[in-house]
Amino acid sequence: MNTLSYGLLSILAQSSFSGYDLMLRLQPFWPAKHSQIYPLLASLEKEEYVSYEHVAQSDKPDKKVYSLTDKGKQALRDWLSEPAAEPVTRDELMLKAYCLSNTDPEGARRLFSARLEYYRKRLRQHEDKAALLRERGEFPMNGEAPPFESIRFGSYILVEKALRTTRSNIEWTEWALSLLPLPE
Amino acid sequence: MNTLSYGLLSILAQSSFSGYDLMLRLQPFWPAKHSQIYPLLASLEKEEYVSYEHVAQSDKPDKKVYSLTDKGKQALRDWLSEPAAEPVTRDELMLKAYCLSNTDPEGARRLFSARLEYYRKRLRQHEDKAALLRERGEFPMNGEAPPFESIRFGSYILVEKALRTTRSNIEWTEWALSLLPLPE
DNA sequence: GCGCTCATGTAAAAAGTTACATGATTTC
DNA sequence: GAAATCATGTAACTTTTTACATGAGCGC
Repeated sequence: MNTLSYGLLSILAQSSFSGYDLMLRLQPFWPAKHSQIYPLLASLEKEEYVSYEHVAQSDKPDKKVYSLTDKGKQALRDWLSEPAAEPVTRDELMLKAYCLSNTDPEGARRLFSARLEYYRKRLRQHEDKAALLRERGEFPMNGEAPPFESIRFGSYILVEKALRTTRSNIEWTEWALSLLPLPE
Repeated sequence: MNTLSYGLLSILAQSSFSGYDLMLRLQPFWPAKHSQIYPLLASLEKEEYVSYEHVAQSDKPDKKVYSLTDKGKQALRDWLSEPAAEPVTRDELMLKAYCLSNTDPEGARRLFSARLEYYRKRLRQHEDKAALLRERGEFPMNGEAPPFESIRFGSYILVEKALRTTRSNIEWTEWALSLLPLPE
């Protein structure tokens, strides 16, 4: 049982999903490719943390829909009671920033402008998701938080984190760009 | 040549360092263990991206001090002209937050309090480092940025990033804690 | 004496990415 | 007709972590 396994169980705690759906939903928190997820799901099923049922579809390929077993739920609760590992971030742009004097202002501007666009795109995605969740009635309309006991509480604070982090990153990137020599 | 290799070259662009120093300096941007760095340095030396000289020490063990070769400098410039890959963050607490309704308020408070302490410690470290760099005269005293051409420009914007990110994370964690049911 | 820092390395295991493989439906 | 999405899987490879290995000096 590694962190990715618990990640899968965490998503399944909300609802049942196919391996494909699990992969998409896990991306924002613990990026993983389908080639890592499918074999893991098979082993989690073998160890009885999850079970699945075959669901035939007419318009799309058939799928396996996975659910948490009692053993899986218990494993999730045990894992939640342990302290969380420290976060790890790897960002190539930070390495490039470190030795930025080895490029020219144009090269630097290209790097930071591309990153700014990336962050802005991410912000739009997060805002769209927040709007969708509000429209769907999953978040209260009055701007208040769902109660702690609700299964929506987690999503609520995570959307807020994504928005804050992305806005902070945008502000920093704009600030860094403003320090670069003006293009002529 | 993978990203970690370029990370090593990026640090060496500032000054020459031992493998041990390189490991420590790389931690904030691209965490890696010494067991990954030493063999990589050997292969970078073999491919003539870096060279080293043996430095005998009386109080501490002898060390190999690595420097960038001309080939290494050119590789660094070529790499800088390419766009940076997207950042990757993996944070176990975000997974735990997602299924937080599967624990009690006490468990949730433990998780977020521990994270808040971690972020506060990190903030102190970053503030200390900023103060040190100012005292050493590496950053201008008046609060302005070093010029873009200076080798300090990169450190300057990276320290600012670390401070902004950590403060934003602290604020979010405090906000999340404030939403948890009061302990009695 | 015990643990920490400095210092370098190798070996094995685990985690993650890329490529190979297939195939229907839908959208441009 | 080409590309994207949904859907699942395996194989090969790269990257990262953990464990094994050694050893001197320093502070408590």
